Amino acid sequence: MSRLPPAFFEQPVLALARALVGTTLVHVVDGVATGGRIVETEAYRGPEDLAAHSANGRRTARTEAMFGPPGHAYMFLLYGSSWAFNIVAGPRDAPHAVLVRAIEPTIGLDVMHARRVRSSARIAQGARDLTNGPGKLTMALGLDRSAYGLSCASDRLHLLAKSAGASGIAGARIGRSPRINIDYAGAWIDRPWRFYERGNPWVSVKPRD
DNA sequence: GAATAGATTGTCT
DNA sequence: GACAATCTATTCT
Repeated sequence: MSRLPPAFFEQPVLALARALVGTTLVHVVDGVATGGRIVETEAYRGPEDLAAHSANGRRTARTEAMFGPPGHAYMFLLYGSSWAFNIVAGPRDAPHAVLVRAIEPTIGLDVMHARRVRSSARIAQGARDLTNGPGKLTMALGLDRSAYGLSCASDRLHLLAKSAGASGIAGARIGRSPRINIDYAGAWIDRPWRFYERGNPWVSVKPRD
């Protein structure tokens, strides 16, 4: 499988969010790789998008990565205990990013399961809730604050070209829906900026197909 | 399967 | 001091 080059991430945020569905995210820790196919993403397009952390051009130490070059990781902490992983999109200098909400685990299943159990969840081997949520997949992959600003085209963190789902859903279509849990975003709540693989069991919140 | 409540901490006002 | 792009366990149908 081929690695996606840095130029891949220079596309507009909505196009990138859609293009990422079906690619494989890989994170290497101490020489051990874990990863999975991305099956659900959301686009955040500041400064006008009120759901984005960069809304109204808010630029702080926390959001700095969103203003940085495309293809780098923007990590943030949610509700005190969950990290979320985002990839900064183009164009350069625009504070746009794609949140990865769910993956279908394919690489290093044992390691991912061990990480999830260690952080208190009790889940069965092969259960859907291993990586079907933004905080869950970062726990499983070992992603946290230390990945902030990292390039997504590096040895430690990279993406592999689109592939068919291991769960046997051939030629799956990509669906769209409004984003999840952004009740504060006013008129932007209903924008269909969430992309997911139809019928894939690892998608986090059940969409209205 | 769906709805609900409690946990928990860096960041910003 | 309040909040947040969530997770987990519990309590129901």
